[in-house]
Parts: sequence; C-alpha cells; structure tokens
Amino acid sequence: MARPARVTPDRILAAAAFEFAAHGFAGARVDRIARRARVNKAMLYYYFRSKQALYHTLLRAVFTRAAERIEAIASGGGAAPDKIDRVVSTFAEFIRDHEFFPAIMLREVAEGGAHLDRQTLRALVSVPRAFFAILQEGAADGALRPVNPLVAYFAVLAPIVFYLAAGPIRREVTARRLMNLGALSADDFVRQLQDAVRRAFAQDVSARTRP
Amino acid sequence: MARPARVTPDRILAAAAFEFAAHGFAGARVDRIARRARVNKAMLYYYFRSKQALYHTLLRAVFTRAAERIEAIASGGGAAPDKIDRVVSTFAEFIRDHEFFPAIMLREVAEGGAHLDRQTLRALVSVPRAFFAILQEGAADGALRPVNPLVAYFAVLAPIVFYLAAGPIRREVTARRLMNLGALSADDFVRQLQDAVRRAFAQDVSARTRP
DNA sequence: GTCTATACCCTGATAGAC
DNA sequence: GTCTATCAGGGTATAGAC
Repeated sequence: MARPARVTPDRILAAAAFEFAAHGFAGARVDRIARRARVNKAMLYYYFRSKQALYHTLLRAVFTRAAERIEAIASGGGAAPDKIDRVVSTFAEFIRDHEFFPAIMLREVAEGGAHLDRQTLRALVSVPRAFFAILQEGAADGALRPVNPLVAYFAVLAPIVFYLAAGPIRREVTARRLMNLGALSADDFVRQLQDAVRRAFAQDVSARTRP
Repeated sequence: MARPARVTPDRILAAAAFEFAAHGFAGARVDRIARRARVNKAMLYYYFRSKQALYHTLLRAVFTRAAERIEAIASGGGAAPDKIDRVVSTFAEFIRDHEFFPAIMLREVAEGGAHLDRQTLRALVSVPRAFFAILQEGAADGALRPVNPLVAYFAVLAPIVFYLAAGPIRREVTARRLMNLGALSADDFVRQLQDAVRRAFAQDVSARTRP
C-alpha cells in the first residue's frame, strides 16, 4: 500500500545518496540534491532539517540495512567457510543494490567516522561482530584456521568495496589507454575472491561445497 | 645543502596533505592549510596558483613516490612470492612515512579519480603494472598460481590501505566500548596479511623464506 | 505541502603597500 | 618575498505567501 507521503522523502534520500557518494559531504550541493529529486529546495529542508541531518539519516539507513544482511548469514546455517563465501557474495549484491555504497563507505572511513552517531556506529560495528562469530565458529570446529579476526575481516571485505568503488578509475584508465585491464565482471571477481579467501583461511581448501 | 627557498613550499605541502586527508578537497580550507604551515595565505597563493593546483601538486608527488617503491620491488631480485611479501610491507612502510596517504587514496577512489591529471594517473597505474609483472613472473616459473591479476592486486593492497585508514574509527569504537578489538600492531597486521596472501596465491605455501 | 525570494555567512582569491 | 585588507561568488538556510 503506497503511502504517497513517503515517496518524496525517499526520492530525496535516493538523490542524496547519489550526490554524497559523488562529492562527499562537504562537496555535496543541496541544490543539486533537490533538483535531482525533483523537489523544491525548501521542501527538502521541510523533510530534513539540514544537510547534516539528511546525511545522518542516509548513513543510518544504509549501514543498518547492510548489517542486517551480514547478521542473517552469521546466524544462519552452514559451515563457516561457506558462510564466508556468502558474506563475500552478499556484500557484492548489497553494493549492486546500493551503487552509492562503496564511495560513501570509503569517504566515511577516510573521515574517521566523523559523521557516525552512536546508533550508526552500532550498526556498522555489527558487521565485524557477525563476521567474528563466523570465524570463531569455524575455528572451534576446525573448518577455519585460527587467525586474527581483524586481518580476516579486512582481507575479505576491503577488496570488494575497493574494487567496486574503483570502477570509474578503471574506466578512465582504459579510456586513456594507459593500461590494458582485461574484462572481469563483478560476478567473476566475487568468485575468484571467494576462492582466494578460502585458500587463505580455510583449514582444508579442497573441501569445496559451493552451490 | 639546504635551499631555504624550498622550505616554505614544502611546509605548505605537508600542511596541505594533512588538511586534504582530514577533510577532502571540498572540505579542506585554505586558511587552515596556511595557518598550519605558518605562512600567510597570500604566500600560499604565491607558490601555488590555486587550491586545485596545490592539491594536484600534492597528489602527483605522493603517487609518484609510491609507484617508485613498488617498481623497485618488481624489477629487483627474489622469488615472486617473496616480492609480494615485500609489496605488502613496503606499502605499509610507505604509509607510515606518509600518514595522510590512506585517507587521500580512499577519497580519490571514491571521487572516481576526478582530480587525477594524466601524469598522476600514469604514476598511479604504474603500481598495478609493476604488481602484474610480479604475478606473471611467478606464474611463469610456477611459484604462483595463475590468477586474475586484478583480483590479486585488490586482495593484497586494499586490506592494507583500508585497515590503516580505519584506525580512527577503530579508536572511536574502542573508546565508546562498542566492541572489544584486541591489540594488533601494524607490523603484526602486515605479517598476517603476508601469510594470508601467500596461502591465497602461492603454488606451494610451505616454501617460506621470510627473512 | 509547495514555491519564490532573499538573508547572511563562509571561503577562495587578489590588490597593493612594503 | 611578505603581509593586511577586502572583494566577489557561491552555498546553506529561512521567511512568508499561497
């Protein structure tokens, strides 16, 4: 049941996601967000009190949604290495559904989390928390080597975010013929990263049970 | 042989690195850069024509220096897996010498390379180019598994940059007691990442010859 | 809820004296 | 080479009519 009253703020949020991802908080222009959302600028301030409030709302929504997906994997069934496979593919899928996510994630890390209020930080932290639970489960039953959880966390997630965020630069490099980067679809990247991660952290690499 | 004429622009560049890393191009304030460099703002504009020119100069210098270090490894001696170990440690070392680097790198990727002129892009590209040469050498002599070079590149470098850039957020998480992240020094991170990368990409993991 | 017009501040950049 | 003073433009935010 569509609530028409919701559609305007949602359009604003979608436009804001695009703008903040492309230019960062300081570089984003409220005028551009309003124009892209096809609403009047005063309307934007009517729904969101300020540029900051708009940004905070956006961050909270997106980090909460991301955390939910990872938590679902951790608390679901399956062997630990398979769960890690699923973390990789789910994260990539989440980014496909939220193209603005990698850029905003990178910027927020660079910013030192300056725009993350407690609730948002809590959502963000629940991602590594869920991931650590998978690692511990795998170490306990011998499916995973015992490794430092932070190392594993960054080894798994950083490549995905970075690779998908770097798409525009790769296109620029290719367009200027500075280097010949072969074709590599996002799905292929995911599969090969799953493979690398399994070799890096699974106790028995040959135990492949990918669907 | 100190050339006093150089010291002022260098101080400005150092201050700019700090400011741009902390706030990004749009968020950076020329006034703050000048104050931090202890020079008058007019002086800054005397040496650098504009905020943009200052940023470009900084980017070109830092990416060129980073590329040099990686190229030296690729063209140096040793087995391919050992070279990859060295890429990991050298990159971490480079960041220790240039603390502002991870944030600027992340922001530039998020920006889609909007501030990278041809020369800077060329320097940036020479990093993966050197890395790919190592991979090819290793695949040719059987020391490395044949893998997609882009996957390996991002699997190796993204975790380092991301992990070191995320230091401030980790401190924030710890300070707010949202999660208990154990102690992990940068050196430990490097060693464990080297280990993970070797397992992921070396043909024979047991062939360890780390100094 | 929607729009126009505008206040007001911030910031990049420069003119011009020394 | 160095500094003070200032301008011009652009950007967030709001007042107030409808």
